[in-house]
Amino acid sequence: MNKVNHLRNVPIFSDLSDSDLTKIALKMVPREYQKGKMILLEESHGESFFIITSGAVKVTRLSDDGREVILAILGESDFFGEMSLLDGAGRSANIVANETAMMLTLSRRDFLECLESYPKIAISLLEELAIRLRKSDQQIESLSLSDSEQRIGITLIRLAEELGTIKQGNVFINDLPFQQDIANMAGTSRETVSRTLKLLEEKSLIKKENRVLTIFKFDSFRTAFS
Amino acid sequence: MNKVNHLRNVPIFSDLSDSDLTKIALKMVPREYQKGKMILLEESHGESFFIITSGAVKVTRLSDDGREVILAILGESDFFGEMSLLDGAGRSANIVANETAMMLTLSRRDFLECLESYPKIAISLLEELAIRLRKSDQQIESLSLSDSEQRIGITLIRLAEELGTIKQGNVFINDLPFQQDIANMAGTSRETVSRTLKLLEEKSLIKKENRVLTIFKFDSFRTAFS
DNA sequence: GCAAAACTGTGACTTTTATCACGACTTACT
DNA sequence: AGTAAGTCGTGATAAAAGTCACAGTTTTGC
Repeated sequence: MNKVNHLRNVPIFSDLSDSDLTKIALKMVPREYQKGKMILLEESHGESFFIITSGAVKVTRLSDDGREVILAILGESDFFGEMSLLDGAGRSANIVANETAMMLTLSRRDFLECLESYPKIAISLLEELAIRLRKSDQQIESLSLSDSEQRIGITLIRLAEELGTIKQGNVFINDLPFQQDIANMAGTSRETVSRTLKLLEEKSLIKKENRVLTIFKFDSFRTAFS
Repeated sequence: MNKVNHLRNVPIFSDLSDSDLTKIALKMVPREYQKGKMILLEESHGESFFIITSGAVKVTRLSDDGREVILAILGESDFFGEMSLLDGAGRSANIVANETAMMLTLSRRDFLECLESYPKIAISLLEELAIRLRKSDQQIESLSLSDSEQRIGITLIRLAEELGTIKQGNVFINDLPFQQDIANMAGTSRETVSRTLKLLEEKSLIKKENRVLTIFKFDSFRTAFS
């Protein structure tokens, strides 16, 4: 698949004409990151804007003592890096390739130029940031008010929406992250995730077999947890 | 103070010329909200964009059982309402006048028109949302990884930055919110706030006298808690 | 300036969840 | 296929923080 086709799938570029997309695509540089590799950290020549064309990355924050919070898991057609380009502050999060990933990158200068030349992109990006902010607010609410079972339920919903496939009202998550990662998303411990998944399975809300998790009746699952 | 002067203080309008500001000001409608009044909820004629010219509001989310999380306390020259205008979703938060407040409001149509006519506004707004998103991420981290003392410390820092005045390295917060509000910001209980403030006072990090709180050596306080 | 309402401090108790420990299971690699 | 490394399940224990109750203090509104 060529660059332009990748760009067309990215929400913030989706209302541009093919000729505009082609112009932008010319400025984008493809790169590959091996599994486990830190992105952004080794970017000596300034920050960039990244679009994922294959693979997946996780966005985390680390405390001094090495514990991590996973803010998001991003996959194909998702993008990141715009934050520090926009507000100029150092990057707020660490980004690690969760599996070997291919990206298209745009330099700071080209990115900002795009925003000025194509106001539509700026407005789409505003929409996207508004959506992310809304999700963050939901997560803050859930961390503040819910017990661990609720939080893990909500985390499963986030994962299902990002990674799942629907079949007859049930959702299958095929490459379920490890319990430690789920714990880091839900703000709880690995052991609590293990016990809670068992509990949810006893309630027949989910079923797990190794790396695949099924959520039964996703709609009612969702309303039960949010 | 006239409308244009108010607008000039608002970050996203600050790089506009006086004549542009005047044009925008013409479209803005002033409104007053009494203390305790819900804003946005009773807006029958569609959503709007709000700029606070005096007073303060709190932005919250409520759970079914009535507990609340305070996402932010906004004061003069802060703005809100842009989220649902941008992504079209219903509003994500409730907004209540914390004290009687004056606002300037802009209708959905005029707001979106502004973004298209003045790309600078769109870019400034992107910066602002990036900053907010960064703060949200920090808060998610702190809720996930820190104990209640840390979270309350961080909350005091947020309050100091929003409401405080500095004098010789110490910060004074004059109208300290009630403990219940601090608890709702920090994701903890009112009693824990009470005990923790006492603890911090015993450590000589803060001093409280009724509604005024002093944080000693604000810089080192900040580094101790974040 | 007084009464009522709202807010705060604090002890006692309970609940939730983290932590530790360790064996069992999977997976990846040669 | 065999072994090592990485995950997962689960009991026991401990720590942190929530809840309840109630007296004391401050603020508000007339």
